[in-house]
Amino acid sequence: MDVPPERRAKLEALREAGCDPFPPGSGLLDQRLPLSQALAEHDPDAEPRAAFGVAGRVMALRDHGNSLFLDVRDATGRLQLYLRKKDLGEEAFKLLKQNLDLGDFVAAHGELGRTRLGEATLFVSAAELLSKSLAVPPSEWYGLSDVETRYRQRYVDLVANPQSFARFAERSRLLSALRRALEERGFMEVETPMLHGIAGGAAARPFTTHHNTLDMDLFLRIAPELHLKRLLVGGYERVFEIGRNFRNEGLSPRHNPEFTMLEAYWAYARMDDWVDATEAILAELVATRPQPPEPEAGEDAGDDASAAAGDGAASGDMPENATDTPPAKPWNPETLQWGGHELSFARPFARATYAELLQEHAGANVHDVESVTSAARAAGLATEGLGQAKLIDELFGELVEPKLVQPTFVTDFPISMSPLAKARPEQPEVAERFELYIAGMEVANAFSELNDPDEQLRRFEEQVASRDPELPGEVDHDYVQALRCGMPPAAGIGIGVDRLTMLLTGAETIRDVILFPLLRRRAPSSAEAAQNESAPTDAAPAASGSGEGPAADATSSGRSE
RNA sequence: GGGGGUGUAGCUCAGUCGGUAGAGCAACGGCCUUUUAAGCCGUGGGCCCUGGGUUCGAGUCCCAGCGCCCCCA
Repeated sequence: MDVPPERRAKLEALREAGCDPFPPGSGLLDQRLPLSQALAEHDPDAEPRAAFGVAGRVMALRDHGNSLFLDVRDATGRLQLYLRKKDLGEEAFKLLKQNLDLGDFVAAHGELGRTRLGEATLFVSAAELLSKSLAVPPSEWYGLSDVETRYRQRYVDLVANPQSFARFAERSRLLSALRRALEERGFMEVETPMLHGIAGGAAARPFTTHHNTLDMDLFLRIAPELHLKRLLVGGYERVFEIGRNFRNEGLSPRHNPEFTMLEAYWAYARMDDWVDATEAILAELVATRPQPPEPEAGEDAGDDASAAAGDGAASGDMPENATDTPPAKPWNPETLQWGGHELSFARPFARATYAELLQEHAGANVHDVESVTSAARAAGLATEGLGQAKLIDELFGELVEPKLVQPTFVTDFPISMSPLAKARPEQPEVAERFELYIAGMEVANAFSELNDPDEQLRRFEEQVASRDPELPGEVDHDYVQALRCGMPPAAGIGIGVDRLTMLLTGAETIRDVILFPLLRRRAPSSAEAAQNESAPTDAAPAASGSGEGPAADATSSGRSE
């Protein structure tokens, strides 16, 4: 992690030559065009040549003595620059040639044309260093595939892996498309607290924290649900929130302790309205996702193999060509390739009831304790100490979820595992609820909201009484009070934004769609540890001191006793 | 928490039976005014994750620890 001496030396050389390695700007930026715009607006074959400025990071550098080819990249594109000594002048050319490195930012001004080999190229008349890079970037050809480095130093990943860069841009597009879809439907975006006195709205272990001035223990929210429904009580009819939730539970390729959820509440609607809206919104997202570039000529057979390989090695098998990572299947606005599956988002999505699926895939009857228990045993699940609802849930997760590859609305959840949902009027043991599964993942969860305060209180109390002792159990009486004020019938939905992003970007782990996923703090290297320790303690100087070895040993061991 | 895998140059990776640590790219030096997956020639570069152990000798074998990945709880 040290600064390479060569780069440090160039930095000094630049300063000595009176060139600021980190200037606040450059006159060359005045006529700067983003690279994609420059290439879209100007024809390299036009006469006279178009003149403009560019700026970006040096990605490749080919030195030809009295001339220099640079590949420069900005957020929008990439362009080759051609610098000649006679165009720039001896001094300026030499300064750049001798001190420019991969990773530096430069500004340039010139004319767009073509080289003999036909590549669009800016023939540069003036160039300046904009910012010096003091770290060696990963090899562009091999890219950066070490996942740990990709997560810990995401900035390097973004520079080295275009598919990673594109993926987070797609996440942003998705977020804004979701906002737009809801706003078009008359929903208003709101913000509710993340610091909760009672962690409600879901069953999950919360993170705890503390407010000093109020001397109050607090939880990071596990769900915004109860606050959003308070807003329905207040009279807003369509509200949504997109934000972070925190659950102090395990990590997995599908779980990060902080994750982003969209929740929306819709007065005078029922669960089925969300079925329609969800289908429409997802189909739209899939249809409008960026189309992958044309596949290279000659690429045809082995779609499945290349899909699997491409996804599995999204971490960097072919970094150079990463922009065309998506497999070579013809682009279809209704389907998505993910994890070797072809997912169809043609409406309507499949529907099935919870009980049907449990019967079909687990051979268990929801209403029959015996059959559930024996199915669980047959599946090798630990059945002891689990309540009936928990057991069914386990069984469903183990045997049914992985089978739900195509988008499927699972409806009619047992009311016992839906404490905030309204029961079906004609079928009180079943909730008016669905979960949408795609590729074996729960992506959305929606139901007609329970708005009977007495029934809600009863369920809360029941829940608290039978609760996992590790979960904080407390009834949110204020929420019950809110319901007493009257909440219109309504339906709400939660959509896992991270998982949706995974599907739309081909990512098979949630860490690839979260810019900075949670990782364990890296242990300091032994050298750093020694340094850290030598400062405060008095024994360490003796050990690391310049004194005689044996004497120092004797001293330190004597003191420590 | 348990099991499995993994950790070697800035990056991507080799490393045989335990016997002086390797390649490509990047870097550095030289040459070249249209090159293009690294132009040509040359040079330097290592706490083999950490700490113990076995051994005449450990990147390699054993034990423990740490990080990361996967599976399970």
